[in-house]
Amino acid sequence: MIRVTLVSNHRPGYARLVSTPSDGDVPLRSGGRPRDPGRDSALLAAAGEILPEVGYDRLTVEAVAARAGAGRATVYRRWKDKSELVRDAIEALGWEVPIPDTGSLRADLIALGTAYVDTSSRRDAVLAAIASSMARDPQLRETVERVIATPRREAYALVVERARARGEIAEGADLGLIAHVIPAMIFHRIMILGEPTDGAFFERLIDSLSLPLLTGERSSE
Amino acid sequence: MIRVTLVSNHRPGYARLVSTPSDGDVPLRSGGRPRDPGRDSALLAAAGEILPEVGYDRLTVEAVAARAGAGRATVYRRWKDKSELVRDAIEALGWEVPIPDTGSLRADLIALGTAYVDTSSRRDAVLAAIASSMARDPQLRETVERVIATPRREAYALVVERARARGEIAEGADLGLIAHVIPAMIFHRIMILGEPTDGAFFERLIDSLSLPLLTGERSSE
Amino acid sequence: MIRVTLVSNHRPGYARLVSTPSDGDVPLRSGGRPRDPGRDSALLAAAGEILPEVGYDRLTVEAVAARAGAGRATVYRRWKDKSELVRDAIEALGWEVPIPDTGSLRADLIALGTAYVDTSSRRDAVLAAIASSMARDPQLRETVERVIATPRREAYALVVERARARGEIAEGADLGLIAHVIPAMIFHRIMILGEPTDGAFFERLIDSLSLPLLTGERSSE
Amino acid sequence: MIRVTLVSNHRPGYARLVSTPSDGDVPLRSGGRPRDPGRDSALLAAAGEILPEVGYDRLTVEAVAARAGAGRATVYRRWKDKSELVRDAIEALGWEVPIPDTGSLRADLIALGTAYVDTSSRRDAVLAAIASSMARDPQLRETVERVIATPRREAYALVVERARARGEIAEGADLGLIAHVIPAMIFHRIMILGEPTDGAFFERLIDSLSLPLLTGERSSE
DNA sequence: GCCTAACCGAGACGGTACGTCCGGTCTTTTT
DNA sequence: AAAAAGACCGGACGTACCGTCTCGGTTAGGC
Repeated sequence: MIRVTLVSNHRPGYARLVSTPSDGDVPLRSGGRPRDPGRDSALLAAAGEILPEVGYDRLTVEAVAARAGAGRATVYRRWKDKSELVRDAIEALGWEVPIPDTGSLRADLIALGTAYVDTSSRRDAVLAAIASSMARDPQLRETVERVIATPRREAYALVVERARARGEIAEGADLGLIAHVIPAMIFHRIMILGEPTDGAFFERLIDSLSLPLLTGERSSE
Repeated sequence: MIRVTLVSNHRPGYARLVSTPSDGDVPLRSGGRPRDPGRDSALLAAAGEILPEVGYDRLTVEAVAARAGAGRATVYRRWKDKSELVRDAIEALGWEVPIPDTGSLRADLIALGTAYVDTSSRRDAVLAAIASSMARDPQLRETVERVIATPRREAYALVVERARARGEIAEGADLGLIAHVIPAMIFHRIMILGEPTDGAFFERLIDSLSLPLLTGERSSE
Repeated sequence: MIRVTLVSNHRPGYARLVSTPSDGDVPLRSGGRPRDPGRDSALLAAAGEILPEVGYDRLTVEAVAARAGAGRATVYRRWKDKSELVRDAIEALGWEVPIPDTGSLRADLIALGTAYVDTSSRRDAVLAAIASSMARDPQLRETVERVIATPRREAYALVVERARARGEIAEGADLGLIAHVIPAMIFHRIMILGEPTDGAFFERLIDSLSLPLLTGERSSE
Repeated sequence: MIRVTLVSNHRPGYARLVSTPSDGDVPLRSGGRPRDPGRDSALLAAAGEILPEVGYDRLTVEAVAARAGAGRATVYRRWKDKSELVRDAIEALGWEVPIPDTGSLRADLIALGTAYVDTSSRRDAVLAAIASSMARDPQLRETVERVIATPRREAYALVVERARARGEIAEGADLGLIAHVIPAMIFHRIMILGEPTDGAFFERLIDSLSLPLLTGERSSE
């Protein structure tokens, strides 16, 4: 289980665990009514719902606050502006990757790919909604990299390393590049092709791309 | 050379060749001052400059008009709204693909990849700027598909077909899927990794991904 | 008839006749859609209605714009802020004083007093609404002085001068001070006592205060 | 010496002597920590300072509490809202009128007038700050009437009554109206003219207005 | 000498208004 | 007519204050 911590907010007073906000938020100073952690999660959940519905630019702070039953000031008390709210909302969606260990490279890769985008929770739409902001917002890119991409790459690297130990990996394979093929194909399919990322697609990715590249053999052979 | 034609505008009066707007625009009705075709190209050029600078949502119609020395009404006379303007501005950037024919699959692929994104003209930033809008705007997706993706896929298919005729392509390769690997890796590199797409990167793509998948052999072998 | 002119607005482009806004507003620069003078008067009228209804601080720019069927930006295009809008709204209410000349000092004074506050148009409530702001806002004080107080003092001075020419004024009367008695009593009655300023009140003011002070005689004698 | 008592607060628990808050406040119920009377006076003093500085609407409860070293809740525990706080703050400024008895109507009137507004303590600015609220807030008007106006009118009535006993008052003088002339002129001078109320001004009021009206004679005669 | 209830400072809470900016439309004069 | 200019309505932005509530901590009685 990977857990991520943001140490400080843009307004002083709190250390905040964003990905698991209810765990240990504590005021750094004494005095005053403590922030209601329920407001954090309600607002992040509201933003996480609205974002895939209408996209980044049509998401209004007013709408997020209203859906959470909160006032706008409660939002701006926690996040400097809309972009920061959205960053945390993405993070709060939860992108944990279960690391499979079935003893078979193919089964492990399919398990990983299936977990990559859980279409039932509109995470693909979220990704699409913020994609273009990433080019302009280094903090958003950092968030996506840290929360989404890195855990997946690490899980993938571990699965491949186990396969190598079993002798399944061909020598000379460019593992660093191959690690990007699956995410890139998924992202491309969502963003450019606009097609669904279902089980059949994952199997095709594995059998036609990953396994040939990793093992040096056609899967059909 | 591929040339694309839009037959009608949202406001009556003109047939317009969007990708080459100065060529043959003619008023469908007589009377009145004719539209200045120079305004079209100046506005599209301005939008094409501003888009990669600030991204889609911070691109304001006012700024585009100002940079073109035009009034806002001149923009709205030509395009229904901002999204339509941006669509045409992307199209007007020019995404023609020269189809190489060197006799070598590897050389052809490298030539194609190099042409994919011409970083000197910030086309990658343009792509990044509009990425998230594609999820929400089917017309934008259609434009990107038609202007950018399809020509590249067709060029790629031709190059591969020639290689097959030369006997370079392995049987059983999933050509439909492999055709997406290079664009997906480029798009992923720009959007998620935020890294430059230079010559070394293209060579690595070809040698570590495309050639092994197409020919069934490690290029280093 | 006294007419007052404001030469410039806080935003460039227009010379503006505030008290008679439809007369001669002219753009100082050419080009562009001219401001709709009907928006000026509708907004000023709306502010002039709302002000006595709810008072200065509960008057919202949104409410003024809504009653005028305008957008908030249209307000802020004309007035820097709420206080400036209210200043002009007061001015636009119209405070012209007809200068009576009946041949009788008493009749002239009663005519003047009756005109001082036209209760049917809630001008007293307007005065009350802005009273405290006058202490803090020198521009508001200047407006009230110029638009309301000065014309009345001049009318009063003329009436008294005519009476002096007829020999009705006692020597030694402190005319400069006496000129303030009626306005002061009216203002005091509105603000402190909160009682209506009706005809009987004006007659009592004239007969018990002004005439004895000016002529040196009890009116009842 | 006139002393005024408020019997109850908007929140139960205390009877409160507002004008002399430290005298005898007693909890009506038992139990719990008693309110600190020092908080009352500190808050009223803070409000009484800030009011003439910035006016009614720019006076914030936060600023009052901060200047008193208190929290906002401590304010709202005592006063229902800002208007009630300001009402009590005005009352607490102290507006007692010493009733002169010099044997001379003129000397008595001058003594009264001088006491009317003690310019050294910004009481005139306080009056100006709340003037417009009086039209909208009957309780504020009642407070001003009771705390400021009535005591002065009673003192004035007593002084005039003594003069009448000495035979100085002309028959037929409209004493009820004349009683308002001085307060009205002072209020008018502060609010409309924005000029200081100094000794010379009071003497002029007495000699040019009050004495002629009361005695039927020019003071200079 | 605790217990308890209400106080206290601090500050979060849901609202509402501010003044600014932009989108898409409309209306001028000039070309 | 199209052009540049810019006013128009609507609506979101981020800030500030209102009056309420809630926290940890304090401070009297009453038992």
